[in-house]
Amino acid sequence: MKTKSGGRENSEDLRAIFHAKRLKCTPQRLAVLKVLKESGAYLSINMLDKKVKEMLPGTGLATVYRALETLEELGLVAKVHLEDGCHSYAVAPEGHMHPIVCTECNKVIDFAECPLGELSEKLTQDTGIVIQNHFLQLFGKCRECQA
Amino acid sequence: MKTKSGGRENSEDLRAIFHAKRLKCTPQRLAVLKVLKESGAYLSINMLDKKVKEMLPGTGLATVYRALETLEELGLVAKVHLEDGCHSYAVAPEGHMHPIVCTECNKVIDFAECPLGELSEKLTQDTGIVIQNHFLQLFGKCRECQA
DNA sequence: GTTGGTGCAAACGCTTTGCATCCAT
DNA sequence: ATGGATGCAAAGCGTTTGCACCAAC
Repeated sequence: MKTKSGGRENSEDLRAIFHAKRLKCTPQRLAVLKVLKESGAYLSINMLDKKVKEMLPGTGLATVYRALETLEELGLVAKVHLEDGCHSYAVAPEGHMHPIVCTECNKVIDFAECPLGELSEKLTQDTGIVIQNHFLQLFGKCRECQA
Repeated sequence: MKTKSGGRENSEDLRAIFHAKRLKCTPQRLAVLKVLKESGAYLSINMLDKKVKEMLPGTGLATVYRALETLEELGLVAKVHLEDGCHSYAVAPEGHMHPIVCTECNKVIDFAECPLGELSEKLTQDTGIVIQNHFLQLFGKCRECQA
């Protein structure tokens, strides 16, 4: 049984993660992360900005951008390209996995296990190309939205 | 043996493809497509604009944008999100496949066959989520760039 | 001749940056 | 106390749009 994403780090751990890279553990950064954890969905920057301002009024949009950049560096959140070209963010999954985004409610339903290790090896053998990286997202409709 | 991408439509076919949707077959649109075919790589809009202007001086940047939009609608080119967030385009593959982009030379080395049909079915059975769509790109190093 | 396409420039929206101030350490 | 982080506003940049003219049909 896997742990459900969303509660992986407690606040002590978080402080340590920041401090390990000489980064400060600020309310703004924590607020951005909290909004993402509580939502469980991919959120656009604007939506994030809106929710962060509710939680911590006075937070500037630029700070949200900077916080996301920092959190991504730390591996705490993952950036995604939605189909309309809009950038969004969600809390990062634990291992190497890929999100399934519901096209109706925009929630991250689950993280599919990565089917690509196998494919990568096969490709390297067949073609000599060394696969370094990949980008995979699944879009679908969750059970609730199928009703 | 599959045909190599790059010579799939001759000019007659192309005219027909445009006309089928009441679109005009203009030199600008053809130039954009030709640049992509001759390059065989993912090209950023700026690079495309530069090369199209070489081939057809006087072409405006807005026209390049509009041509790409049209060509994508027709399924002739594919849009891609590169890792830096920059949009690029390449000629579209024939079936449902996924590009491998060389991280050194930015060329499209090959199109991997899609490994996801199987996964999608499994996911639908296991979780009830209906997978509608996915987005996959592979990044690697081609043989030449490994030297 | 009609209709859609083009070129240009202005407008637009998302993102980044400069700088003074603030606050986590 | 000190250096990184913030807030604000301005700048930057990729992309889209309005409009008069042009070219494919």
